Amino acid sequence: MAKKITNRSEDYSQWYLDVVKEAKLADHSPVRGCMIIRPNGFSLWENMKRALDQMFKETGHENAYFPLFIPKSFLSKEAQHVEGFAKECAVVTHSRLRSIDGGVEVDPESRLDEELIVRPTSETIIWDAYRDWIQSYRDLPILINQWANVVRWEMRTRLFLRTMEFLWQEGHTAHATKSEAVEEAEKMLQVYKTFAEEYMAMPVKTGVKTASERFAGAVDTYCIEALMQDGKALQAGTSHFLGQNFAKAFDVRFQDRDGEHKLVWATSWGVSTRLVGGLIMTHSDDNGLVIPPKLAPVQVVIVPIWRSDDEQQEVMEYATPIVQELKEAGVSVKLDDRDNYKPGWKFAEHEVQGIPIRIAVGPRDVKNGNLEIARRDTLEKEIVTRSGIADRITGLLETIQQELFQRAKERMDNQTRNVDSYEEFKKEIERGGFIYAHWDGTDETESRIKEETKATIRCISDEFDQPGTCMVSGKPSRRRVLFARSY
RNA sequence: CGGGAUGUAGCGCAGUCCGGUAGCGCACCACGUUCGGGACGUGGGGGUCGCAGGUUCAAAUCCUGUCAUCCCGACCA
Repeated sequence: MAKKITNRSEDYSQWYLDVVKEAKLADHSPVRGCMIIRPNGFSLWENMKRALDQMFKETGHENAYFPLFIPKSFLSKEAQHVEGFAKECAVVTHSRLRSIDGGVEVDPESRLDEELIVRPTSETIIWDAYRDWIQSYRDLPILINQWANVVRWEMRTRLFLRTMEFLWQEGHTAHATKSEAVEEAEKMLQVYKTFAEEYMAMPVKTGVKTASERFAGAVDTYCIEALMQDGKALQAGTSHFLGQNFAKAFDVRFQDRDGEHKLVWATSWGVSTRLVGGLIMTHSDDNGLVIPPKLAPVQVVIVPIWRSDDEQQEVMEYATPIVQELKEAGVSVKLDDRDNYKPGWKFAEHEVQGIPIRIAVGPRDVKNGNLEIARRDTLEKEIVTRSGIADRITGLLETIQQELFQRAKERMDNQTRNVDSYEEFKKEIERGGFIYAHWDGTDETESRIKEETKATIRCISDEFDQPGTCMVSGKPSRRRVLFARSY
């Protein structure tokens, strides 16, 4: 088989790019830093959306949609928020073009009175609306999610992981009490963790961000952090407790039971197409993409094999009912009956596209009442009997889902360790992975570690609660925190 | 935004140093043989060489600018 994908160990960046390209997930667009999501990539994202959306509905949320454009004045109402996003905004300044010999130019006459910002996130425009929606405690809580695209003018981009425009969901909730808002932020973090682990088969660490890594405008940022195969961490989702910051900035108050007018408490939370990048980097191998069954747009592909027309007819008659049988069992199945490709070519294509299970059916199988089943994750092949195929496949899909998670979990656990001295830390961080170490809680120590080792505190973990001494300053530390180099 | 590399057919590349009117592999089209791990033969179609200037009788090739991509930094809820 012609090798089309770079070895992971040789050049991880190139490997990642090869996997994305060969699986036809996405391409670079003509616009710097943006991407074209191809049907294969988009259906993967749609499956993620569907599962997440269901989970949001089950936790009482509704979908809505707010404008793409945010007036500049809105963005600047919350001081920390605007400071965090000011350096990465796409700004609309004019409304039309005019003809100029053979081409067009921006019409200077059309300059806008107030510039519009293409949303980098929607807190401001949503809280401006919430002001009018909320008067009484009876109007609360508001539990809204929106599926949208946002733009952040990044300096350096990477397909799926960091693009200038990306697709995401952003939840924005409003609550009467602090404890209710905190509970919401924590609840949504758990939703993300469940989704990452049960659907993406991607194990994650959870915790809160340090002040320096916090979302601009948040009081607390909760996050899920995953570990990629090259030992770097990926921030896979965040959930923010926003306190009353946005309520203050947009003057959103409600009259409580006690008659008092009070500021509303807020949360926001989001995951993006970055998750697709995380999924790719968690499971894929040197033969290309590997998709966990629960999210695979096509879970099973059937490849019929024939030589003559007679064989074709015979094989197709044998294979076609299997499609129906699997569909009835709730399996997403495709019969690859294209006659312009040879079986070997199809095998390679399905492999590089990450389809979890392949069933091959040839004259030999028809004669013996068999099927050949091949697993994408392990590349193992097995001859099985035709009867009872639906049960076998549904069972195998479940097994693959579990094993993908187990393997990823073991990998993460093997790359997670405690370190007590800064010398050891410097050495260990070179090997990648997660490191739990003691930190004195100061910005100075945190930024010194970042400068000297390129490692950041991914989160203040809830896995540890034992005090100790900071590995850098020797000052007291309340608990170990999670360090890693990250994307 | 700094350092490095690259940009030539849908994809991957050679040609650039030393200027002379564009080539290879894959893919695509036709026909035939093939078909259980990316088939083969024969014939065929497709490119103003990223873009814009300049030098020259002549530019993919030299010069200037510009745009984009990749890698390393800086930056990054």
